[in-house]
Amino acid sequence: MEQCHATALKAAGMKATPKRLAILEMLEAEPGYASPEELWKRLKDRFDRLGLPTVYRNLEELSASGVLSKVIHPNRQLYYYFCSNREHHHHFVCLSCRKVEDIPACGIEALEQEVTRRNGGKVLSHILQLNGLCGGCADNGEIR
Amino acid sequence: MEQCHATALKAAGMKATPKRLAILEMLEAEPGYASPEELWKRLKDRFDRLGLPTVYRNLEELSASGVLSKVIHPNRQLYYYFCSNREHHHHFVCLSCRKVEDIPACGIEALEQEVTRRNGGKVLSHILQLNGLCGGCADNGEIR
DNA sequence: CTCTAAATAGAAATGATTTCGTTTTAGAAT
DNA sequence: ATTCTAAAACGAAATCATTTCTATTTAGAG
Ligand SMILES: [Mn+2]
Ligand SMILES: [Mn+2]
Ligand SMILES: [Zn+2]
Ligand SMILES: [Zn+2]
Repeated sequence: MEQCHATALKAAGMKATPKRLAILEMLEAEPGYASPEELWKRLKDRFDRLGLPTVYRNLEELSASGVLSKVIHPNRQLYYYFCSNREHHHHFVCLSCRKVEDIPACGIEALEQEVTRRNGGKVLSHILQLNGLCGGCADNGEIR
Repeated sequence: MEQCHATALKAAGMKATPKRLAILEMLEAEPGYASPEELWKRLKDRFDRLGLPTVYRNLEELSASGVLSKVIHPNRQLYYYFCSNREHHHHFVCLSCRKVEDIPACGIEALEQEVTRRNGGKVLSHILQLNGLCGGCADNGEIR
């Protein structure tokens, strides 16, 4: 598993530093998304020195290289999660417990073609995310 | 037209203040999305006193009540645009010239049902946005 | 016209995120 | 194993978009 992370980092052209591996490991164990500061607080114990900027920087780099994904959160702060599904897909995120669930086919390719056909131009990226309450949280009733 | 805005505000339970109307008017004339500060700089001329917090507050309130829409921008700053299409739909936004184009049917309702069927839970909202270069900008070649 | 809740001003605070100059380190090369 | 260097990390400080706060003004109902 950790070997797997080292490989993924190498494939992304990034050095496999202990801190990077720890960030990936922690986020992989996480059932949902997490903020840079939360991860930092929990990782500090495992290193005599670990700066918050380092966590920010790594999360952003890992997200840029596709190893991690970012949540679009209503509060506009940064959150990241680990998803091992390497196919193109999207997510349903629970705003209460932060669980992230895969959404299978997104059907956006057809939408892209339609937009391009009608208006011209070029679609560079798309955002598709469902926000809500997961099964467990919906049963409980309310937002955390 | 301005009467129309006053009506929309009343329908949203908001007072039709001159500044609100001016914000709506300016954003409606805008071909794309704009930032609070940009709007503020341009509106300042028309009022002897106009605070930037007022612009921020109004844009957020107008967006919350559905009169305006918000852009999810890669730089994570706030941008708003005016869209008179009152049907449920989404947008293609040009990251170069900021033009906003409607995307017709989004087909997300089916996706919501599928997610709910598989995992339970409740979808509260969804985000769907295409980012790219509009026809004009794609022809020119590059990002502004 | 009065009255009051809502809206605004404007200065100040906020705080998540980024920057920067220095120090350390991963990993390729020898 | 040792050397070397670009990449990574440190961490204090800066940034700056956004929000908060209190006093003042105003829209619009009655
Ligand atoms: Mn996934
Ligand atoms: Mn629209
Ligand atoms: Zn949940
Ligand atoms: Zn454009």
